[in-house]
Amino acid sequence: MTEPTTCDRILDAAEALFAEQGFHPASLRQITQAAGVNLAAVHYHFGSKQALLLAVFRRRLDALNQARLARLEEALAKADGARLEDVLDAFVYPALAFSRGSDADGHRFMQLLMRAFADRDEDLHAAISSEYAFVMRRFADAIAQTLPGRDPELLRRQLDFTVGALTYTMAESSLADTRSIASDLVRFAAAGLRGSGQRAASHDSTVQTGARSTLETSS
Amino acid sequence: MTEPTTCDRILDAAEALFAEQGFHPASLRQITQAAGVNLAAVHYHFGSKQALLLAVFRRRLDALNQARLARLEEALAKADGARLEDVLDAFVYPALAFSRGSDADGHRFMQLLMRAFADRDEDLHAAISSEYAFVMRRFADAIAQTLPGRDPELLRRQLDFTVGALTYTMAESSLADTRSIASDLVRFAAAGLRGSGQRAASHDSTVQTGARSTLETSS
DNA sequence: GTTCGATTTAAACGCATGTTTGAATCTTAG
DNA sequence: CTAAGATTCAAACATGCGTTTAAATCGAAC
Repeated sequence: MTEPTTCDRILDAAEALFAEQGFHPASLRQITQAAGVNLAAVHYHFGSKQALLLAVFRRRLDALNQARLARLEEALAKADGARLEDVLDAFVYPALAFSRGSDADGHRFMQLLMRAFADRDEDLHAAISSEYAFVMRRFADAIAQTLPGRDPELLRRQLDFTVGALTYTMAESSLADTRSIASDLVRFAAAGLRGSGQRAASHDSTVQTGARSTLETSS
Repeated sequence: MTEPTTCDRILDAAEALFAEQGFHPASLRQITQAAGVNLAAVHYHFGSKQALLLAVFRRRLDALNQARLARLEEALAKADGARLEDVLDAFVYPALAFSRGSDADGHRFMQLLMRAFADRDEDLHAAISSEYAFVMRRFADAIAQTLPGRDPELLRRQLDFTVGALTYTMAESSLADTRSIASDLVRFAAAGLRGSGQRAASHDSTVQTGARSTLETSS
């Protein structure tokens, strides 16, 4: 049995503790102790605590997004074209299958990912975006293909809703149910996307009931 | 013009800085300096930094949830019964109207709220839950009423999807678009709820395409 | 076996943090 | 006016942090 390298042990411990406690509360002394390495090893191998966090993200996001893209290609390659559900599944599923890695590390990473979205940290956001932007565009295109004639901006927004539902659900829910959650979420998002094809041209009474007095400055 | 009290000035400054930087990075020295009060005032009035955070949450969540419930009652009081869209609107809308408070503080609070959901902090979770539990039950009941015969557990899960989409979107998006976002989100969630009425009895090929090899232990 | 670079180690540095203290200053009531 | 309580204030305390340093140890190449 080959021992994992010092770098990997640090990454594993950091991922667990960052997810458990958050970036700032998790100290390098905790992390290095959990990893069984010297305190200074972090700065030797990564340079700083912030750089360690970025390394943690890169390691997982690469794998996650590659799995998503592979599954998307599979769906797009179908003879009769991809169905909306297949595309959504390619996006949602790997995120959940992820939660079955050794020791439920994937689930912890999802918590960490939600933390990252909530964070205002610019470097972190930039790092994640650079990994995500391409993937998101691919999925947006694929979905647009299954829903022709849709307003692109609305579609992007609806995709944000889906990402929000996924991220929130993953961070919040327990491990056991991930399989059925994935199925429910794909169904929910597909119906949401299909069902709200166009925006209401005029503000219909459905949504705006009584809203004017609250939102608009009474002019 | 009556000067705001020391307590309020601390709460305002803390809310802004917690939302902007997060709980741990925002220091009491920053907060008290921004509020123009002495450092020790925090401990005199609130007891600790953690207690200050809880106070920040309580002040806003009370107002938000009361606005939600009022709007829900309004919808339920309608002659021909509440429509699903009206109920969803009562949940989504106040969260967005909130973002129009003085100085866009509401928007910052939404970022803070998302941070709180991402946090593993037990005290904070307990405090939020105690404010939220009753409200969520009311809305779940109201939605169940508009969708008779729905599996309660599925409904709760779909409500989680909606909360996730709302929270994520609120924290991520800019201020200007909040109004149309609310409308889009209500539409999306309503379609998602209506469209996925029952779970697939057997695993149909729609969602599970190629999933078995990944998720299930090949038995 | 020696040398040289890569890695690990223990110790310390400088600093910012949350919190506490005790005196000074307001506020209010008798 | 004065006494008492509530509030503010400047200063210090103890602690833990990320980071740096320089010596010790390891591993391969000559």
